[in-house]
Amino acid sequence: MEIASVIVDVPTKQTDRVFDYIIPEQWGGVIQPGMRVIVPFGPRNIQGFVIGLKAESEIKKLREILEPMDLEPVLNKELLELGDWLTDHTLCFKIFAYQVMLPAALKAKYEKKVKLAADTAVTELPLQLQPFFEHEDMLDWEAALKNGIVPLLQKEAAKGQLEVIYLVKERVKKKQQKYVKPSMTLAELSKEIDRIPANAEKQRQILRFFIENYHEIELRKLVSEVKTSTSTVKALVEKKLLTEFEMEVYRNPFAHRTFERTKPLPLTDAQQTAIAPILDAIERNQHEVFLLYGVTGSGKTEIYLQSIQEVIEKGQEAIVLVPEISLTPQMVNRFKGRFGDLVAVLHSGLSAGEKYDEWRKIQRKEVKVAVGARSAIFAPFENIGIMIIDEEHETSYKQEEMPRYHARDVAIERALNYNCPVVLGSATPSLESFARAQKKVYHLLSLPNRMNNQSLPSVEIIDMREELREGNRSMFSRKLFEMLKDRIEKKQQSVLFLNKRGHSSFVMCRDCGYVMNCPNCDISLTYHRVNEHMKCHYCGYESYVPKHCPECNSEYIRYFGTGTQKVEEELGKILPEARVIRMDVDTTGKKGSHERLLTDFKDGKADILLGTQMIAKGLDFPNITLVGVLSADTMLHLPDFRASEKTFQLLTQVSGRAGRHQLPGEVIIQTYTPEHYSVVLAGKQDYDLFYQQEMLIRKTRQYPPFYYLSLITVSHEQLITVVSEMEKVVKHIRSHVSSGTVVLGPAASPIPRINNRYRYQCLIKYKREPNLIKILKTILDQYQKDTKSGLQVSIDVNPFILM
DNA sequence: AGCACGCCGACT
DNA sequence: GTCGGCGTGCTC
Repeated sequence: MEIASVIVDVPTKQTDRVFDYIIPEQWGGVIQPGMRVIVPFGPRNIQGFVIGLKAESEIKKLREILEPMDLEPVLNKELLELGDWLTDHTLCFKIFAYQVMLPAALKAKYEKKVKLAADTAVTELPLQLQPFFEHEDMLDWEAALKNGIVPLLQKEAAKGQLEVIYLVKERVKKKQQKYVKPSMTLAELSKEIDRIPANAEKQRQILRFFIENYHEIELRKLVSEVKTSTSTVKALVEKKLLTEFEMEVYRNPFAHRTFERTKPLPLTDAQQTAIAPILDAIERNQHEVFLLYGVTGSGKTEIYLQSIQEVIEKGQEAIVLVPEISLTPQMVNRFKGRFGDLVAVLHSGLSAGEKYDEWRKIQRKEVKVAVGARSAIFAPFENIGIMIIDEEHETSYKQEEMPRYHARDVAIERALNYNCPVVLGSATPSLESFARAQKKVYHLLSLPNRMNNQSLPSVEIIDMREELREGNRSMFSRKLFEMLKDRIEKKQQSVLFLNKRGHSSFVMCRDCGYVMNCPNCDISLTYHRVNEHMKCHYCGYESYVPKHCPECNSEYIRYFGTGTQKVEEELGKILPEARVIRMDVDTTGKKGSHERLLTDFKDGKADILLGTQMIAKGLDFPNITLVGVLSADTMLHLPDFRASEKTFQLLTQVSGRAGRHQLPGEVIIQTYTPEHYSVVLAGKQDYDLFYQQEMLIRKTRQYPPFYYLSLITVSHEQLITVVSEMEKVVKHIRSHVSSGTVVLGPAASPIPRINNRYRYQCLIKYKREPNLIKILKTILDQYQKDTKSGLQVSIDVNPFILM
């Protein structure tokens, strides 16, 4: 008897283990590890992953697998093992580890229905129920709830007239398209054409078409080509002259675009030096992590492209990760342009179906290169030759939900398996990576100069306090205003960057300073202009903007925070002749609008591009000669030990947008803290000095890269319970870790309450703590097992956000 | 997560 | 005496 070990799709501690099922005779030899199956679980049917096969089980009363959901495994052996690794290292449920590796379309959808029993007629049911089963023998549970007939249904179910069934469905179907082909040889077809009645001219035309083009064709195409209708084609199908059939086709998100093919560019001496060790590692199948540290515009992408070229020529595959926000058409073009159809692109802009199709191309090995955001690191290749992570320092590579993995760690883990190199590229490497490069853990490759030796843009830092002192209350310094005007006259383009993170618009009373907070969470509500609403980002609470301040009844209550809209309005006032394109969540919401706005700007349809984070990256137009940062320090004061690093990185990235071609670029950075080293050094584009300064601070404050971090957060409705339980946790940890380890807490979270649950946390800083995962696991086991305490514990190993 | 089983209060 | 509240524990 064959038995399958299954991980079921129920994300709880109690079910986070293997369940054994009998493989029914009919599926013997078909069901393999890595396949999804439908299994009975208690009273319902759910999805599960087969992770292994065995001959016997200790469990007596085994049930049978109902059916496989796949014809071939969706997770190969390597990915199944990677799932174990993910579970161990991020302390997540197994089911989450497997699900994160697959496109969302493969996540099951569950439906509960009520079905008329086989031997029961509709008329046997109570009159009240009969209408619901007149046309169909199934009824959605949802519909039953809405109509309030659940008790009645249950009564009938008990009698055996009705049964409750549980369906497991795919989220997205493979896209099928209708095709037509001749069902006989060319010669036979030519004969048949004469037998077509004289009045059936269209049918004859269709046959003539097939005689000239003797091959299958998409039905829709045929109809438009011959200018006929589907019914005419149907007639021929009925006469058995043609055959209609369905074929799986891929949705092609790039169908409307052509990609200009590019050839490898000649490398500069610096690039040559940098690429040599990578090519060498590819050649020798050697696992090595490279940190490609190259200033903006130094030609990192060409190094990626030529390394991939080498990998493809070796018959291997490549994964390229790019941050979601810079996964722009420009970026995609560079890969598609070089490798054409060998590239699959996975990003959030695609529909679930499109993403699934791109994933299928990878699974079927029809492509050699996968380009995508974080989760593309799980691309199901089986012969990986290189993994590249561009903009390595980006925080979006860390997932903040379960499984809380970092794409860089996954890349390195997979690379060990394939004996292949990993390339981390950045103009402003994360301190962690640069420190590892200094310690020779990573192999450092530098590109210190821009291509063609263009000079880096000149940067000027403007002290906005000074502006205010001299009576300028606008958000534009006089210098920036002058320069914007100058660029418009010269017909050159400018980019204005607004750093909104951590500074979202909130409502405040100008008289008493009252700020609108969420009643469930200790955080201010965010103003949404679209529906004139206030919304809590954590629990979804919504409220209207009050006309009068609830505290002092003043009517001077209004929203604060400089949004892009406000900047746009102000620009309209001071520079009415300027043509402005605004890019933010509001204007880029619709599919393709992001691309359209950028094309418009590229084509010179605007003088100024105004936007948030999303314009900080990948923008590379020749006519941009001015970049203005409206307020450099908005995120400098966040309660985050990486605040300086993030500020430095952002300012450096933004500055890099100017003067990348013939025209020299200038950058204006407006700030209220011009003396802060991250602002000053970003102005000088001096990464090395910044690194040294920041490392000193990290060392004294015992933060990464000198220490590793783990964060435990406990939440409960009762404040006392959280504090006392957290104290127990802290005590437990303190007694189990080594003396060099620092355990901070219990302390209230930076957001002390979310959704009426109080949150306390404990931060563990350690250099070497081989048993920490085990210790953390016991804590999770203890708390997740008993659900009745109402305590929630979450653990983030190597957190990026300490909230 | 669902769902069933099971033990206590307010109704016919 | 029964219906139904949700506390507890199980799902191969």
